[in-house]
Amino acid sequence: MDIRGHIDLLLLSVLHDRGAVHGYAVITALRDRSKGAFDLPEGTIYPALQRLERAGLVGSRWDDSAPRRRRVYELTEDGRRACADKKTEWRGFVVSVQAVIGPMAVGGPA
Amino acid sequence: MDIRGHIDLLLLSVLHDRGAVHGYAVITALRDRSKGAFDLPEGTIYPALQRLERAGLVGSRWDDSAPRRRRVYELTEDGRRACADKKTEWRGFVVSVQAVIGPMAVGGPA
DNA sequence: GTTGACACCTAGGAACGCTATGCCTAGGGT
DNA sequence: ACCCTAGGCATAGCGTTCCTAGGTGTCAAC
Repeated sequence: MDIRGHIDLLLLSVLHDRGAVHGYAVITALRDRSKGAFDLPEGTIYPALQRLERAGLVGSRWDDSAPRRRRVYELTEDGRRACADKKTEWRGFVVSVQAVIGPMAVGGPA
Repeated sequence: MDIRGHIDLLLLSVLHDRGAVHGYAVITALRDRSKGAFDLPEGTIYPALQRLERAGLVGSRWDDSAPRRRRVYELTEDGRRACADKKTEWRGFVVSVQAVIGPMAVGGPA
């Protein structure tokens, strides 16, 4: 499935709910929550997390308590705000698309 | 607003409902239906329509009845099928995103 | 001893959306 | 006469984004 432009929303949402998580756990969380629909490759997730970090929406640190060193990410204050904003934006987006393509996507065609 | 990856759905939907339309009319239809949310520039619409034509989902011809020559686009049989498919896909996409970000986008937070 | 899950990272390509620009007509304002 | 706005088509080229494809390494199971 095609997630263009909505990765940030998904990532921020996972980090919002899960607190501090490492990249691989984000991948599995996304896969599990979406029932397999969002099975995103590492080459998508890691650069995306780095982008969010550069944007100041998440912070990261190394977690050495695990058997293998892992980098854990966590929302910043800005990130929490951005997460809420993007959810609002998402709702508006859905409403607008619905308005264009017709109402059948809400109640179903039958 | 950000429509990445969903232009095709919007365009096909408009063409599906409107029949034969020219590019500029697609722009205004999109703007009107979405209440201004999707105010897409010509540099987005025309290449997108050409893409759809290359993909065999729409056909085009010149309409010389208007004071100024206009190119009108219309769904092909494949296009009609693709439109239905993309609507189904869209519904699944919304469900999946909702599953990841939480249910608050349906009933509202309050 | 090799397979598979866990875990991180990057280079590079392809596609996409948009900005900017060009060209043209018609009508209204000044 | 002049300009502006709305209508109408089209392309070049940029920046971003996502993903493919590779590389590194641990650990447990078979």
